Amino acid sequence: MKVTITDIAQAAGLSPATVSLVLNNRPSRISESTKNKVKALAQEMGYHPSFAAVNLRTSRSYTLGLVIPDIRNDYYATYAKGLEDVCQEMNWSMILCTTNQHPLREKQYIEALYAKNIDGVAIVTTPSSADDSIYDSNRELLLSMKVPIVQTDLTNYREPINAVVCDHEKGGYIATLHLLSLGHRKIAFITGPSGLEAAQSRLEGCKRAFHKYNLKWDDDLVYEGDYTYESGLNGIDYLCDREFTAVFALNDLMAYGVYNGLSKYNLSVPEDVSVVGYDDHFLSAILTVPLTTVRQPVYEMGKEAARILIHAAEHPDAKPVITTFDLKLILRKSTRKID
Amino acid sequence: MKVTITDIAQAAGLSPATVSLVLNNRPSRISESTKNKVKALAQEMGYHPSFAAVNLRTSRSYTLGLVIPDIRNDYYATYAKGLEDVCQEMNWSMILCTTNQHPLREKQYIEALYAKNIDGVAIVTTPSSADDSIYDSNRELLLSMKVPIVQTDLTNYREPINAVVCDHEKGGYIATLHLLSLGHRKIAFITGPSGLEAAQSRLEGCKRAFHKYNLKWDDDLVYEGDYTYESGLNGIDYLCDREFTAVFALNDLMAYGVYNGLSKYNLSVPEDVSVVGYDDHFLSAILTVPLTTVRQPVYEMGKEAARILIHAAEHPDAKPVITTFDLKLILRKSTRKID
DNA sequence: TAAAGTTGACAAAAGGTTTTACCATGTGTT
DNA sequence: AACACATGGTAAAACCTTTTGTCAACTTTA
Repeated sequence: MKVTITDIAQAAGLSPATVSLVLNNRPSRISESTKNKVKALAQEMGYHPSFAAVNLRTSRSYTLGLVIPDIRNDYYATYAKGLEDVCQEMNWSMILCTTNQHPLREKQYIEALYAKNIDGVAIVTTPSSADDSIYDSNRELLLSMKVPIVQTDLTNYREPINAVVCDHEKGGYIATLHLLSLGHRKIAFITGPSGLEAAQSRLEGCKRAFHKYNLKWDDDLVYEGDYTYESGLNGIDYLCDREFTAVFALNDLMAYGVYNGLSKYNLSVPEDVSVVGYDDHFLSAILTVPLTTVRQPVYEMGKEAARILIHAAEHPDAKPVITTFDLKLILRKSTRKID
Repeated sequence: MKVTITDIAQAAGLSPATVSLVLNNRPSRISESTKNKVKALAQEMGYHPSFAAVNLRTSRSYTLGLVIPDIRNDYYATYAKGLEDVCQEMNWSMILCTTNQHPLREKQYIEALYAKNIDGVAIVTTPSSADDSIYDSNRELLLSMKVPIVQTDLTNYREPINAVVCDHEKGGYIATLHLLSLGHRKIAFITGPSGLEAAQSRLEGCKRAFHKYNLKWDDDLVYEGDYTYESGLNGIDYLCDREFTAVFALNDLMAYGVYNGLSKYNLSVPEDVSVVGYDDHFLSAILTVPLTTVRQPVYEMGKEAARILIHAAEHPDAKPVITTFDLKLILRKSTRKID
């Protein structure tokens, strides 16, 4: 049915060993003429190596696993796209593992990936406050598998580990600076879960900006959200009887909630309140009031993750690498100078 | 390193054959006592079958391929999620293949999937007007691989083929009916590419609604878009010097374009113009003017696709099945009764 | 008691590749 | 002539399962 290495050997009057050597460009003493003959024959007969056989023999799968909470979230989808584009380029495959935030499901996936001799896994789910222990044991499991892994936005792990991260401290800093420079002084913050490293860094950046302007930080204007649309809405409910001229929502989804929360109180953006988001979700440019936001190079991060993994798979004793990406403030219509 | 079937055999004082038979519950004459012993041992020693070996021996991978144009599009992401959820349930895997609309890339993917002994592929990309021939030859390739495949929203293929489809004719019908029942008579349509079967059906449904009301259909109020945000904008530019009280955009993304296009001409929704979308993108509920739209059960379609494929993989001579899904009109704030 | 049937398990091949150690043959040295 | 050394290539094992035909050892039947 399928044409094998042996078929080619037969057709060429050679041994399978030779064919294999040629087709993999192994250093060996084989004459140019036979090399050419084999290559031509392989082409002509439509040879494709059996993935299973290669995998069995070499314990390599040329496959990456991507473990994320939710593929419908544009952030993860973009990351996935980056990862996959590099995979495709290198002729690798990507298995998608969406955990829906279930640590147990994550565990199942990790075990399945193991059985498949996966060559690397990019894991974006991050242990937050709750259920840390299972997430941690999953990491442990992953590490014990001796498979290269790359984390996202999580650097403070027990041992050195590959990671792609953004300089979120700077992200928080430049966005806050922007608002301050427009004259805002009463700025409200709707943050991410305080258990997340990346959320903390962002907030620290915000504080640094205040510090730079010699302003007192006011914890009363900080509402801890959880990166959902609803928590943006709730944030405004919390803030409604406080005084503020600007809101910095630490992701775009919450900023959308802020938009609608504000309109509930008949406040308009940016006339009454300036709003800044974080992520540059593709919709932010499209909204009737386009959102000023901090752009993360998520696609590039996905690509880099793939590169790191593939490299690590090919160089078993490569040192862990941490690639840091820069952030950019995208100015749109949701912020204005205060009178 | 990894524990194999032979290790278990050794530990139990049995042959690998017996262990395999037990672990796969093959009908065979093996005493209960040995069965139990083997199972216990497997558990205890942490045995996981080698995917590669099973794959090589049985030519089965327990893996599905998903071929889509773009994972960042919520429609495909939702479909992917449905497919993957079922896979996970059955302990299968899913390889993501994002073509970015490149037929050649699609071809590469199909070949790669073939080499992996893929057990089924869900293919959502649909040959539209341009480049049909390559897409067609890709389908041909897929069919020649004798791998179960399931299409989406494409039924008129040369030979019977699995498919999950929506009754788009009805979708167009009910949405148009809604506008008509609100008193609208000058209704503009921004359609999808006329080469797509699903886009055609939708339009036909619209026409049927007009027919039911004994109204004359006006081709001048139809703008052919391509399902992008921009084409929604362009649609309004085209329509601006025509008379209309409602717009039916045949997907939500274009409806967003319509929103912004209208605001450019100082027309507001729904006061001046009613707008209906199609898809029920998750954002449609969140917009400042929530969008009335036709909801497709995309997640369910993804799940069904997986079920069809897994079933077909397990029953080699199953007949092609076509599952049709119902559509629902979701009433929100973007449409109003005409005075 | 010999033949027939059952029961419980196994030997061995097959699936397609990679890799190492080895083998002929031919060429160049002394 | 005897040897060393390139040159070009191959044999065979290994990777881990699945599956079929076979085989002892018992038990039952005639």
